[in-house]
Amino acid sequence: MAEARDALLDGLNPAQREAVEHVDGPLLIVAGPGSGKTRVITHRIAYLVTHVGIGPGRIAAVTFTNRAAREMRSRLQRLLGDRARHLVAGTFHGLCVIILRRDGEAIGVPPDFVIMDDEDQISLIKRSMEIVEIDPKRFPPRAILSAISSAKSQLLGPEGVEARATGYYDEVVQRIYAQYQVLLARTHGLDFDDLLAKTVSLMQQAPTVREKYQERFIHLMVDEFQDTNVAQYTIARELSGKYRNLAVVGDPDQSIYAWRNADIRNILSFQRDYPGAKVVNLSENYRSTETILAAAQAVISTNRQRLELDLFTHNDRGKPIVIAEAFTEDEEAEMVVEEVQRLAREDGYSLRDCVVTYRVNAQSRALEEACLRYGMPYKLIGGVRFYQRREVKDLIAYMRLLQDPYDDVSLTRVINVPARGLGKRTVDDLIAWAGSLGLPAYSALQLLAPEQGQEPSSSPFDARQRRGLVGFLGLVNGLREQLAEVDLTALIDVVMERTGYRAALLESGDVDAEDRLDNLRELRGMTADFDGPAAESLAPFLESAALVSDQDALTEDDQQYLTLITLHQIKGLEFPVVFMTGFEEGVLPHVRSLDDPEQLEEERRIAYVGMTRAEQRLYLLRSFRRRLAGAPQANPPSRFLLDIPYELVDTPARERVIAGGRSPARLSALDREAAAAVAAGDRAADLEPPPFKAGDKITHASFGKGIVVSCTAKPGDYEITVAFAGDAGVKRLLHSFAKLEMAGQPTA
DNA sequence: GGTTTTCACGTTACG
DNA sequence: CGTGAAAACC
Repeated sequence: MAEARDALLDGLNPAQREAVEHVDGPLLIVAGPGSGKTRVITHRIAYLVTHVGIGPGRIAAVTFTNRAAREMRSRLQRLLGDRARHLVAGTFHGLCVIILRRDGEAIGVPPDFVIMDDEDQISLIKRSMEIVEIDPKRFPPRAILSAISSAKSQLLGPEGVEARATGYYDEVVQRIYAQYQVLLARTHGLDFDDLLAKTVSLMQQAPTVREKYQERFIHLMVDEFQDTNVAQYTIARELSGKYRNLAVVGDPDQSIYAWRNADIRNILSFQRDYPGAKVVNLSENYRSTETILAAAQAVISTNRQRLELDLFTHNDRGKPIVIAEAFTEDEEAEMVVEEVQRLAREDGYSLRDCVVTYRVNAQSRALEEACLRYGMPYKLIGGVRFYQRREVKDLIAYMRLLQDPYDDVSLTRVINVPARGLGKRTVDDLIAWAGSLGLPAYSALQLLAPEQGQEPSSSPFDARQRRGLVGFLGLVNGLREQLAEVDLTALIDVVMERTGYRAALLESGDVDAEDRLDNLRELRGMTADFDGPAAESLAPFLESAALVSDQDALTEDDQQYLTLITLHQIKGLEFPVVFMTGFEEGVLPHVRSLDDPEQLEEERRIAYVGMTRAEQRLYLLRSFRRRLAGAPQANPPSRFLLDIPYELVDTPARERVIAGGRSPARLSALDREAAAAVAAGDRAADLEPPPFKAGDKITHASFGKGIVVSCTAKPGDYEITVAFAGDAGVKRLLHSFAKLEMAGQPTA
């Protein structure tokens, strides 16, 4: 026993140890980046099991993503072996689904509820707006949805919105919200906010259910607490209501999801709700070099709304941070790729050690293209997510319809996919007619079927429409009969054939037809884990499809590739080498945040999250010119660059590259001194003779042989235009970045 | 009803 | 610039 105790606690610093050993009562861990908070959580769980004797089944750990949950489970597996299987580790949503399936009926949630994703939500919002007669031109459905989602995540129903209404807009939102909930209930649908809100209602309205779960969980832990919303915090409080062993771990400086209703005030609420809570600060950073940590601290400490946490590290100073300016986003991407190649060649880094991260997905395009040009393997994380692709959604909608034919959202999605003569008019009429009968569309369709005798006089369809609708009903029923006959994989094939989906896709002449079929093949491949007749495996499959949506996230394999990822998705990860691109006003911070101080602080936190991912090397790049939404724009350097002390940076022409010619009043005296020294250095650099002249023959590591067209001085650097012999053509390169070799004497 | 053309729009994304 | 949805056309 003593030996196990040592193994578990010995590698921990005093603060970490304090957190692990505090096993009685509420606990708030405020943890900086790289402070080993995941380790603290897993070790605390292991400690509870092995030293306190808590049954693994009575501990729950809630994380932000499925990926984090998976990682936690595998760490616990290593610490606890087989006992780890009994631990509950997952996301709030996953936990809620389990609870609602089992006990939701106590408050009227049907056990066969369907989870609605945002596309489903939008279509329901649009229909709600039609019903309550609100013009979608004046009130964009997306904005309405986000208002409704915000209300729900604060546990406000339509009445709550009405009570707090401050104007016409709230009034409109309230009306649509109420109608939207009616439509959801009619289709047995729960959106992602409902999963949380209904679980809260269940806990608060069904005492026996509440007691059951409160008894079950002796310990509850919540990771990434700064990104939870009010509903999630309420669930955590309810679940831990009996034993009050709620431990939350978070870093306010890494809160980057306020726009998605994450509520940083939860941390304050926690201290108010649990006045005696133990508070532990984890402020030693084990991840980054001293230089990187100092630079990140300099950036984040400019925020006003902040709890100061004195971070420190015993790591080496490490290399200076590189800040560089490219001319265009294409050159920026090339600088990254060339530097990655150099790091791999000269410094022993592998591609997997490197990551390129950016504020908006659109920035990945230039990077992808550069990787393709240089033949560098890469992996793009995110973008259009797998389950959001049209063809995948279509097929899922068919499968959902087979599982639950009363699912009107899925039915309207596929009733005319591929086109079978049931246009918008017919579908609208069907929905309206079914609605007037108080029936789901599927029930209404059955009334049209010939064997039901004559149709009801109220049916608004002519013979041709009726034939089409009855034909669709027959298709669905025919497919439903297959459920007992075939397994899930075969079911997908049958659906693709019988609905004519595959044929229509192939005939469409769509340039993406092959890609789309590939995606469908991939979906088909994912059914392999589900055995047995489709009738039994369909529901679990759809469940995982709705809940596990990080299929194309980072996977554990040994393949070598460069990772491209957004700053939001990189949260929680770490890499030896980090490239951050687009350090420009308008990109980072993003234009949409420029006029709001609170949003600007979130942008700064986004930058902070990115910088603190780096272990050894950090590159911050910006581009002088960038195409944004089609139009080329010249953006000044990001204000965040100004916060980084010059002495941490190794970059030619710091003043121009970092400050963009501005003389920031807020540079400290120290910075000004450093700036002066740098400026002197730059002047000296400018005096250096040009490295090349027009006509020089050179070779480039990737582009091969070329001839120098021109070599012009840039402050602190030279820009060399080269005409390459190969496919590369004419390129503009920076002397400090592109390693050009003289290949021979200039031609006469 | 289906197809083509025009138009508007554009952040980040957890399930 | 690229995409997806609405409008116009067949």
